[in-house]
Amino acid sequence: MPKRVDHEERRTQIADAFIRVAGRRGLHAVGMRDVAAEAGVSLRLVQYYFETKEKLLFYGVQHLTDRFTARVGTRLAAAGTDPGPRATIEAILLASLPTDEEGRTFHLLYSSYSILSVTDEALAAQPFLDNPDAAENALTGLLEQAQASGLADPGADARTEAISLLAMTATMGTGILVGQRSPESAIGVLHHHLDRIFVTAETAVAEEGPI
Amino acid sequence: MPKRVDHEERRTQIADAFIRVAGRRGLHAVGMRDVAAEAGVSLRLVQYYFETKEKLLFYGVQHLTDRFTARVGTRLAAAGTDPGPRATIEAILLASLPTDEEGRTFHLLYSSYSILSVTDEALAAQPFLDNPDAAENALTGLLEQAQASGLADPGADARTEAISLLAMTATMGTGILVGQRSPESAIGVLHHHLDRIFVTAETAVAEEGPI
DNA sequence: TTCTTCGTGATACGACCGTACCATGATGGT
DNA sequence: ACCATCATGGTACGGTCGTATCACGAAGAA
Repeated sequence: MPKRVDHEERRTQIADAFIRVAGRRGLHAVGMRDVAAEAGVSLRLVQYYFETKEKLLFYGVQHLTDRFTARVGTRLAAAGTDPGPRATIEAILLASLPTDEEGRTFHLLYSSYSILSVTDEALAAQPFLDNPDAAENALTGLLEQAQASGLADPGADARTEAISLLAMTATMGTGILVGQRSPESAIGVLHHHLDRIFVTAETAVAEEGPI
Repeated sequence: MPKRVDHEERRTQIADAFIRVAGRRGLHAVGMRDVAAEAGVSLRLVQYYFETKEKLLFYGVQHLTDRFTARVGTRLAAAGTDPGPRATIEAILLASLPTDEEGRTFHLLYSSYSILSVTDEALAAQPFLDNPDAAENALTGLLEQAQASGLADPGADARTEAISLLAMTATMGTGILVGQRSPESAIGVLHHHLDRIFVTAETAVAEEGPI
């Protein structure tokens, strides 16, 4: 047998190139030849590892979520060992905000895929919509945990607040992308709501008092 | 001179066809020939009234916001003469939610244009981003007015809450589009926050008490 | 009536894109 | 040493898309 190359590694390399060019010129504008040039390989190679453009598109969204998951993991690790629920939630939300080049690419492409899936049923059937639900469940769990620890307002609806935080983060992220909103403004709004949900110790005691 | 046709009316007719096909197949998939077929005219006609596809695209987003403004106006009129600030805000937010076919098209296309403007600087230079700021200012004013009337929590930050409500509406609208969230769930979240901001009369009096 | 100009149609052109086809090293098992 | 097979490159084909070109009917102005 001949050279035996690690196919999965090559696919990753090409998918990375795909994400780079898509992040630069937009998902709609990316072509097979662009990906090949960006990856430094021939057009034939891209065809060889992804027979069709549709398969490259599908592999791309999977690779994108993998890399985003890794990004969140890194941020969480940087938050120190066993950070509180609030620090954990903040890390997740801030990692989703396009405040750096990587975050910008993530947000742009994830939004593009979402919008595209509305009119492309083959893409909609692809299981990449698991992520929003996963994030929603994770935040809900963290909020409930905070409530049990007396860190968060016990009267709050954990799931509703989780949905709200994620929804605000997403739209404000787009606002940052189009230059309508500054990252500081977005972070300020998020902090405002976190301050509202995560009561300070004294406030918690006071609220648990007379009622 | 020959037949003298109302150009603006023809442009509106073609732009409507453009919006219909774009809402059905996605903004990225719409071609000049599709628009012509949908409008029941020849390809040449579309070229005649919009020399280039880019101009059709730009005219389309303007026409879209015009129609959306009219939609909001209709909803407000249906809310009765001089509704309270809360009813007004609710009408604006619910009009933005894709709960019917028209709303679905509006949300899909407006999101598509926004994402497209990130990587298309010619589109980004087009003044269609005025709308988000206008809505934000309108909601901020309504909230301040409600605070002055004692209808809303005087301790709330009107602009922050306006930004939050609009941001949540937008993301949850996309959630509805992709089938991830139900309209009822989205409306429920919005009501939750409106209930939080718009305190009842008794609560308002209580809060203005001891402090 | 005639003529100029607007409105409309049919069709052609050039570019690009995804895909298919053909060719050829390279390599490791037998 | 040989050859089956994997990896890779070059190139061609069919289709579509935006745009340009040519042509003609219609109608008001002279």
